[in-house]
Amino acid sequence: MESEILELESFLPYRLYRLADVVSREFSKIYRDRHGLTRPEWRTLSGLGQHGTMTATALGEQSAMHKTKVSRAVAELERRRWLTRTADEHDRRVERLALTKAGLAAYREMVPLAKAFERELLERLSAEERAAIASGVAALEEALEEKS
Amino acid sequence: MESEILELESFLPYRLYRLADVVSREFSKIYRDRHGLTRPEWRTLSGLGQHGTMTATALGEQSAMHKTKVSRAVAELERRRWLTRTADEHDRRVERLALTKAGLAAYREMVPLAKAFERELLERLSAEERAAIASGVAALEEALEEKS
DNA sequence: TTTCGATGGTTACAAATGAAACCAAGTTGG
DNA sequence: CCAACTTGGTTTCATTTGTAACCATCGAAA
Repeated sequence: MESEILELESFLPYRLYRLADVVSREFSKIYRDRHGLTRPEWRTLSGLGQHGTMTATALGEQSAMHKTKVSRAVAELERRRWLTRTADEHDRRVERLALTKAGLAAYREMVPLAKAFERELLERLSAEERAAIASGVAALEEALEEKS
Repeated sequence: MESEILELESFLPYRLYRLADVVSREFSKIYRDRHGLTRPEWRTLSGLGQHGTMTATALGEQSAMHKTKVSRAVAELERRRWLTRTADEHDRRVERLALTKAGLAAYREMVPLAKAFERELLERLSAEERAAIASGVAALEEALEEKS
């Protein structure tokens, strides 16, 4: 028979959320303290740094952001002159986004910090634990994609 | 030599966050659709259902919520008459929170749904994958506790 | 062509959040 | 005893977020 109480500390949705929250909060210091970026702004910068030129829609898909978040992040980065918009020739609804020199410089500065952050986090785990989190997360990602 | 670009899709903080976001969003339908609860309200209900009587501070610790979230969630549940506050005899700053019959009924109704949600999520994984996510998450939790 | 639905993106509004100030009640050290 | 500090909890204010409505453009079908 199943117990009628739920142990929150063991409940996977709660544990995942809390874990992500702590990690994300810690990591956010890197882009918040140095440049005062928000998470959507960081993700936008990161997406464009990684891919060169993207549309707002593509950014939203790549980094799992609602389009209003993308819109506002892009507006802010444009205000900072970290990115530019260029009208697409074939479809005038679309704008092609790309980092400016300044945006790229900020991105290049942050990439090593991000990698160091991840490395230091994983270094606290044993090799087996690292393998476990990697395959566990991958499995869950896959399971969730299928469903929806 | 390390690449100077960062692949967001492989970056652990991002993956964790997205995973938690999807899972949490999916799960939230259970308490949102049925009762119009927010996440802090659900966690408060869950904490009290699990522990019987708690203070607001204890709730915040157990469920990783900022005290303002707790305060607001408690106020709302009180408004619904799902919980009551009782003054602590020994320390008049403290209030002892407990679910009413109605609160407990809602809790009891939701527990099986929560468990079913978790079960169905995990059922999509193989036994090895389930073990992997369990030990990976536990290892990360531990690693993060130590540090701070 | 004109119309109609879908798509790219922005804006307006309401709700949720976090930080900091706050109030009250406790504790501690002189 | 009483000032200074801490703790439990609430409130205020600015920021962030999500939903929905919106505008413009596109593609397809009549």
